[in-house]
Amino acid sequence: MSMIQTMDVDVGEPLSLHQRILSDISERILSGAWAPGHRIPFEHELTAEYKCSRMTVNKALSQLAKAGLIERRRRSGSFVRRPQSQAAVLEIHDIRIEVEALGLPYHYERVARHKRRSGAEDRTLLELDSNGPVLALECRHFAGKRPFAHEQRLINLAAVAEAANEEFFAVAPGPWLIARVPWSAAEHRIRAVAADRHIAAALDIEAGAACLVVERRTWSAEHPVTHVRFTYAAESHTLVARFTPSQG
Amino acid sequence: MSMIQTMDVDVGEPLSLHQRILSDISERILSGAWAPGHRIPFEHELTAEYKCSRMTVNKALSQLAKAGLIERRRRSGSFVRRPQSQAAVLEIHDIRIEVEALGLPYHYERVARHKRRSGAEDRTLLELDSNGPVLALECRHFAGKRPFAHEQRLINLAAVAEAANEEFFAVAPGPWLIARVPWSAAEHRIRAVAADRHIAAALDIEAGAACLVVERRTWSAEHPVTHVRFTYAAESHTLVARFTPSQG
DNA sequence: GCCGCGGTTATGTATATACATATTGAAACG
DNA sequence: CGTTTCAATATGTATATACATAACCGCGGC
Repeated sequence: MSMIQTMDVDVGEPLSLHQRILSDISERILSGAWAPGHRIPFEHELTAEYKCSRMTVNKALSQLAKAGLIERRRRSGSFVRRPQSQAAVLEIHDIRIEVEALGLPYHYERVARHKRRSGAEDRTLLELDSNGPVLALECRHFAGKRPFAHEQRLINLAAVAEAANEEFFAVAPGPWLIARVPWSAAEHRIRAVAADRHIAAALDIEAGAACLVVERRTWSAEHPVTHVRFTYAAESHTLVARFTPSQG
Repeated sequence: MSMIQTMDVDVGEPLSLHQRILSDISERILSGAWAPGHRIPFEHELTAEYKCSRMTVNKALSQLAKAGLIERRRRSGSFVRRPQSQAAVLEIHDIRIEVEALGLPYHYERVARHKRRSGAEDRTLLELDSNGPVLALECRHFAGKRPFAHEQRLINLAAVAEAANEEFFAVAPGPWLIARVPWSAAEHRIRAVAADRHIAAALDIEAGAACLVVERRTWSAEHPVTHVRFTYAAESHTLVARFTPSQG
């Protein structure tokens, strides 16, 4: 089929006009040429500069505003905002995908499963206020033959009754839940810990070795759904987060 | 003239039409009513449903596409995307602010400062290709009397020449850079490590103890600016990230 | 001087229209 | 039968226009 690839000399992609306006302006802001507080040209001035309609300029400026680079004030104009708090997009993938991205065969193992009324600790982790039933799961995720991650999970059966009938032998609770429960909010906590004996055995490492712990609490429509704690051996995992101030 | 206002009783905020379309659709996607792969109505169908122009529908759908909820294909229509990798907004504050948020007095100490031509390791860390000059810094951040974080930093002097004249006795390199260099991209790596002797001494912990390492690389307009590695004792720090799916 | 009123201004939203572009499916052709 | 061509279709981008809305400004009346 078509070997007709862009063999043209022109390397830059053909940006649409509003994209060009947008990137022109964001460049000037990010380079510092237009400092925070600076009033950027009015729409009608940009209209003249780029010889285009106001709608086109407006599209670009609206996107800059949504991205947080500028602030728009009626009657006054648009102004460069001061740099907002640093934030990064932290990507947390499904473990299977992480493992497979490493080129290793993925394998999942359910270690334990208990259904019980929630105790004090469960209620703290899930932020429950009643002692409703929960499902406690312990699993291991393997990369090749080595344990890659240890998973301790609580599922709020009041929110996901269906889970009570699932053994989780074949399917890991993460993908199972994602497929069933639309989540609306999540909270992550990331820290380093020394492996206790239980974790050390599960991950086949020395007790006291450094581990990365990622805890996630998930809500769906105000109801706590699940709390999960993943523990990774120090060598096996690095979280990567990238951030570029959005260009719209 | 026209006092003809909608003097309706309705208390809810007056959403603009394209916002209403957008939130209607994203609600159906997030609730699971429209599963991944589902084809959402064509623009002309929504035009009929909402009795508005195609531009208005287009605005809503474009934003949904940019937010990653749907994928648009010419001639085929728009489709619900399968939930992309979970992403969370990871807040990474200035260490002074972190410490002060704990109610502890903050104190900063510069341990070492070396100006040198970049070696192989420096070039790897900064992603430099020439052996230009760099400034290597080592610092400690205290919460009260205890070391809170250890900082190892490289600054690319080709990008920030001004840094060569700064001793960093009084001001930490982080705030100093933020005040001067507009950064345009950053990359974070988060992992757990066992403290080596050097780190153990700096943080006043046992060698081999678990530590959380946050490394950040920063670019400004394509130029590498700095690489920094923060090391926290396991007990002293937890990163927290929250996520709520955006409604556009 | 102070207050209110209306006019001016810049942005916010929406419309109808036009043409470009990618993609698909079917017709035409060798 | 396979390949090429073409038209239909949905989205992508841009325009000119219109009116709404918020904020500011100055003018005039008290």
